[in-house]
Amino acid sequence: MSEPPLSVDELRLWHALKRAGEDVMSKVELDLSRSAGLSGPDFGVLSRLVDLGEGALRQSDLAESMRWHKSRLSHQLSRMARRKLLRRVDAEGGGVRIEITLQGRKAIAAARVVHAQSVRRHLTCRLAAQDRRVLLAALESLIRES
Amino acid sequence: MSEPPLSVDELRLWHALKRAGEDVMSKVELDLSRSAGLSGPDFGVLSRLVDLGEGALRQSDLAESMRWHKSRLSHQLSRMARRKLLRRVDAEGGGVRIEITLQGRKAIAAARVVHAQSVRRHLTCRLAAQDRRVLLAALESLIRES
DNA sequence: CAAGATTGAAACTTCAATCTTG
DNA sequence: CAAGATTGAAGTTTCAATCTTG
Repeated sequence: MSEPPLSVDELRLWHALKRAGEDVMSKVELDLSRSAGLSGPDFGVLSRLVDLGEGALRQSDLAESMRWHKSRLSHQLSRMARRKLLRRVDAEGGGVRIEITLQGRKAIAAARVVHAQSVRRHLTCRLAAQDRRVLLAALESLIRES
Repeated sequence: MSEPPLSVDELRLWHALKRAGEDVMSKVELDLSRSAGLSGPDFGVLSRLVDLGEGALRQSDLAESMRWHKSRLSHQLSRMARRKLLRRVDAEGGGVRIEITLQGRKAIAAARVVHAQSVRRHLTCRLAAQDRRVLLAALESLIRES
């Protein structure tokens, strides 16, 4: 039951995925934070409220779509509610409904412009069209087996 | 100077990179933490001490190889020193030299076995040989332009 | 002064324990 | 009881300010 060490190519793939993911994400999050005042998690929460729920979602549905543990989401929502980006309301049938505020709508609208610029600059524009296609296919096949 | 929204394929690529990176890294880090008692950052620091410096490196060189801000590294090293995984020593010529301890050597040796198993299970074994090659090439071309 | 390093505060994440209410 | 949610503590990360010393 010996486990051979990783081959050079396995190690390279591991390091490349780790670094490419961290680099691109941290650059985009820095742009979002500097130019729109939203962190990456803030952006993810507000995007889902708008795209999946027209501005409001049950907290449990939001947790599932983020694939976050409930306590993580709860802490994040507390910070965002304190900043008036959203509010918590009792949901019909029990549980909690999360509603975006007007201020939250303004923030996510502005952040989306920054996000589009930033993703182009740090990701899509750095890849040839062919590389974009194969990268997407390979990453999606990796995700599919999660 | 208008910025068009991201296309469907640009968004898919963004989400796929974000999620694949997060999924694989979090699974491997969970395995490391459960089976070897090291976090991902612990593993990265100890690996570099062993591979790049035979067990010791200047803190400034370590910071550069990790591509971390110095304060992040300083906090991390404080926690690791508290756990006796490494120690700080004055370096000749100024600055600080970081030395792995015996306990740190044992921890990284055990962790590498776990890491190899985990990377295979969560990354390499999930990809066809062809996908592994194209994924590596695309990720490295992304990194090259950092 | 300037590079190398530390510190403290605030934000973020995880875990386990607890609370609330159908 | 059981699903949905909160809380508190400890670890992690970032930022800005500060300290130290050639």
